[in-house]
Amino acid sequence: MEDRPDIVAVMVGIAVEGPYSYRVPPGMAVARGSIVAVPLGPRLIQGVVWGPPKDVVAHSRLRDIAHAYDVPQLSEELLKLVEWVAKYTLAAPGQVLRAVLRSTEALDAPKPVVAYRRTGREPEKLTPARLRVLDALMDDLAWPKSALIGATGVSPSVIDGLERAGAVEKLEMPPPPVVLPPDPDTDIATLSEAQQQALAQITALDPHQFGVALLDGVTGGGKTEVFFEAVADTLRAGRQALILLPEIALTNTFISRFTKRFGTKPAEWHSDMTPLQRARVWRGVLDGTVRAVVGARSALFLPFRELGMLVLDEEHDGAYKQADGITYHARDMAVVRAHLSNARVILSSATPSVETRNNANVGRYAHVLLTSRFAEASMPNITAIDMRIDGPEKGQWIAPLLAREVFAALDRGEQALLFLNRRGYAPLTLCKSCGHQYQCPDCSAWMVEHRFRGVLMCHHCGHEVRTPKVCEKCGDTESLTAVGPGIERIAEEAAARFPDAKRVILSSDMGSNAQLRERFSEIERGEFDLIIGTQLVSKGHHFEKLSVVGVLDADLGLAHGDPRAAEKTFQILTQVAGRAGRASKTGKAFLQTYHPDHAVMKAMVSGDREAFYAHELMAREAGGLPPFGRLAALIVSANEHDAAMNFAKKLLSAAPMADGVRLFGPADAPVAMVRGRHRVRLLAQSGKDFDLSGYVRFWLGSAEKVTGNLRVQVDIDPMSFM
DNA sequence: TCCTCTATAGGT
DNA sequence: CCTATAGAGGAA
Repeated sequence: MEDRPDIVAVMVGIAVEGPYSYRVPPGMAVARGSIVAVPLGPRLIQGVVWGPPKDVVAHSRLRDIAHAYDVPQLSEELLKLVEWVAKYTLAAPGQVLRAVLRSTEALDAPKPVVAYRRTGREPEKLTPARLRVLDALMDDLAWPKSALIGATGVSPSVIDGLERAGAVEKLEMPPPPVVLPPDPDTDIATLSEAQQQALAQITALDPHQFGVALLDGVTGGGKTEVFFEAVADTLRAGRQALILLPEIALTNTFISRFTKRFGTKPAEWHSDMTPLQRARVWRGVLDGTVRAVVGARSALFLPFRELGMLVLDEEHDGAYKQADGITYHARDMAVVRAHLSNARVILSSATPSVETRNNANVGRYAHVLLTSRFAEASMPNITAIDMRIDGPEKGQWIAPLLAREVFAALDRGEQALLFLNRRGYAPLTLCKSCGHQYQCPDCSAWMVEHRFRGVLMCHHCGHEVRTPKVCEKCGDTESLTAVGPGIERIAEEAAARFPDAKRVILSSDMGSNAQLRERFSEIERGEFDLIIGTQLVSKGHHFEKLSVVGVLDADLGLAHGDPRAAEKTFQILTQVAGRAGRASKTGKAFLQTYHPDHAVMKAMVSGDREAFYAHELMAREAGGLPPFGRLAALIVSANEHDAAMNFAKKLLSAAPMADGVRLFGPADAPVAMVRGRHRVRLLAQSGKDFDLSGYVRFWLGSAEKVTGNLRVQVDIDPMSFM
């Protein structure tokens, strides 16, 4: 290959096949990892210098790099991560790079802060307001304008006037760092013996080598203190740390615990940040001023330079799987990133995913069990209520036994929680006269009644109609019935049964994230005594006074037959039940179920989680399912069902032969229609050591090209096995 | 014939 | 991803 230092390959942040070649204009110095702006077609676009040009085809149209940003280069490790994720998930590398270049503003020079300083010259006219400003400036320091206004209470024009009079001068100062560096030695936790042992096992992992620890212990058992100390260890070693949480668990409580431990707020990274906050954190991570980040899964792609520790709290959580755009599982990609940067990983959970448990079982991950005296006490007493025998009367959803227990808890001045993983008032609206069921016109899903807002709503696409009074099919009045309970309906029943309780409903559609965080704080302060909530309440909150938990529909997804449903049900039930009882008190949890003999229910009631994992691992191994095999799902979608199905069939017949690969389908996807698009699913299954991504890439490359409104989406390691 | 809408290829 | 453009269909 010809040596042309003036031509480089640039990966642009869009979904193109590979890097493009650009000329480096004279006087510009770039290297692999440099962030640049390049002309692409009619516009400028951000990209990253990837290295020497791949193709030596001498393009006559070769264009110049427009601009090299004055920021540190992306690390080699991060570029490798982009390539790895692209290859594994079958996304275009440029598309993955987009996840890295998330903040376009971060690349521009940070806006300086305008500050004012005394010049020493006295203004001719001295008003009281002017005097206050000059008094404040007597320390001869430069005050940022906003601080000066805040301290003196004058209007901005007073300061402008003083400047014109020559009494103060305007300075531009570099903005302060977005957060102060966390101090690993601020408030070192006093760990219990069990916690110390757990920490010792984690710190026994070579800090300069890749290593994964599963931190396995009950909710409230003190896992957070342990991984905070591990983070402190990393910070002391001069490396950066990332703590990932499921978005919904990113609460004020967690932030303030971090703040207390490290003496300063962590840099945050999640969806409801302003572009400016985003930019400052991104830039700080890249230039190394930000040492620790607490964030949601997308923080995985932040441009850390010296990442030494990744923590995934609640590692089993489904929120770590990203489904739109590039499909990746943050847990798996975190392990990959740690591998590339010789960092340590802590996967923390009370209910580890079956995959992670297996990795611990076979010794690939260190299995750090955190047990404590408290842990014993904090495991609630779990009772299954057989709804076939001991269920409530028709039209009610709270079984008599559970109702009695809630009463008793309220009497004792404790809190009770009613959990139902279903938003809205009722999942189905049915006409008693003609049997008509209200369905979303664009999705294969029932319209869920939200009585509070007076609408029927599709939970897949958000389609809404006013709640009808007359059946749209037969025109009958007074014939429409709400079938089944949603959380609003439970709240209604609770209001009738426990009228004196201070009740609160928690559901993700009941306000902004900020409002929900506030609700949680109120509950923690004990301002409510009956909490009625969806999945939201199962995540990472400590309610000291909570002693009774009722799970109104413990069967969750068990009925649908997806092998993964058992794991998910087990995890949610454990998390919810674990809300009951803390520290000194043993709580009680009640599971309303129609399948009291199911392995999941039995494991819950007996408290034998090992039995559950053993049972589940055996079933997975027998079926060749993850973690003993690999899966890839191909979702073919189109405006017409036939078009999707026919193409899927063609795809299937074009599938290359490969030893050990089994293909299933095509079949309608679990949700057969979403937003008016019909979805058909093919599933490929292979052994553990087979490159299934490579196989699917080859398959799609050799198959007929998709045209029209057809779309093929690849999901490697799908969460659903069906 | 010209215009508007939509689907699609191509970007170095 | 975004945009220019080719091609289809519609009105004059």
